[in-house]
Amino acid sequence: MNLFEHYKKLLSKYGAQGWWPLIELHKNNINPTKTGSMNGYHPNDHSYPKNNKQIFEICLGAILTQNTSWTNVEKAVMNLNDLNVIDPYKIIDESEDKIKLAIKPSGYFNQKYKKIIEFCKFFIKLKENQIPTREELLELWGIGFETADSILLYAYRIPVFIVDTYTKRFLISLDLIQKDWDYNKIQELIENDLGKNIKDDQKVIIYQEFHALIVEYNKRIK
DNA sequence: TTCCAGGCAATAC
DNA sequence: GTATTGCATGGA
Repeated sequence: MNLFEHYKKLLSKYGAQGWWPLIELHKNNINPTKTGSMNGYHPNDHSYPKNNKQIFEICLGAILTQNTSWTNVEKAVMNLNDLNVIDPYKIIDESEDKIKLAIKPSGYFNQKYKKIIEFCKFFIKLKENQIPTREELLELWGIGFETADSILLYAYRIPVFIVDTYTKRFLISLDLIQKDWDYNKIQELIENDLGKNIKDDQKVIIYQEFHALIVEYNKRIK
C-alpha cells in the first residue's frame, strides 16, 4: 500500500482535520469530536490563512507547540489574543513579563519568549507578500526542521511534508523507514512516494491533511 | 506520582 | 559526529 492509499484510509476513517486551528474560528466549534481539544479548525475549507495576521498567528502557534500538547498552546494563544498582541510589533513592544505570563501554559516559556522575539524581528523584515525560505527560517534561533516546515506548509502553503515524532512512528510501524533515518531523508521518502500519486496543485492540501491525520491517528491509538 | 505532549539548542562523550 | 540533557506546563 503506497502512502497515498494510507492517506485515503485515514481520511475516510477520521474525516478532514482542517488544520491549522485559528482564533477567529475558535467559537465555531466546527469539529467538537476531535481528540484532545478544541476548536478553530476548518475542515474542507482550504481558504486559510486569509490575511497576514492569520499567517503570523500560525507561525506563533508553530513555535509554541514545540514538544507541547495543543491544548496547552491553545491557552497561550488565547492569552496573547486577550492581550491583543497577535502582531509582531506589539509583542516586541509589550513587556517581557506580560508576554511570558501569557505563554506560560505552553511550557518552556523563557525559551519560547526568546524564540518568538527572534521570529518577530524576522517577520517584520519580510516585505509584503514575501515568503520566507526554509533556509532563512532554519537560521533563526529556536526554529528547527519541523517548526520551519510547519510554518511553510500551514502559514505559507508551500508543499513540504512535516516530519514529527508521530510521522516517524507511523512510518516505522509501516516498516518504510528505520529508527536512525534523519529528518530530511524521511521527508524525501514521503514526498517521493506521494508524488507518484498526486498532482502538484494538490500537494499543499494533502500534505496538510495527511500530517494532521497522522497526529490524530497517533492520539487515538494510545 | 509518573509520564508525555504537534522540538530545539547546548553540552557531553 | 552522535548521544544526552535542560527547558516547563497541564492533563491522563
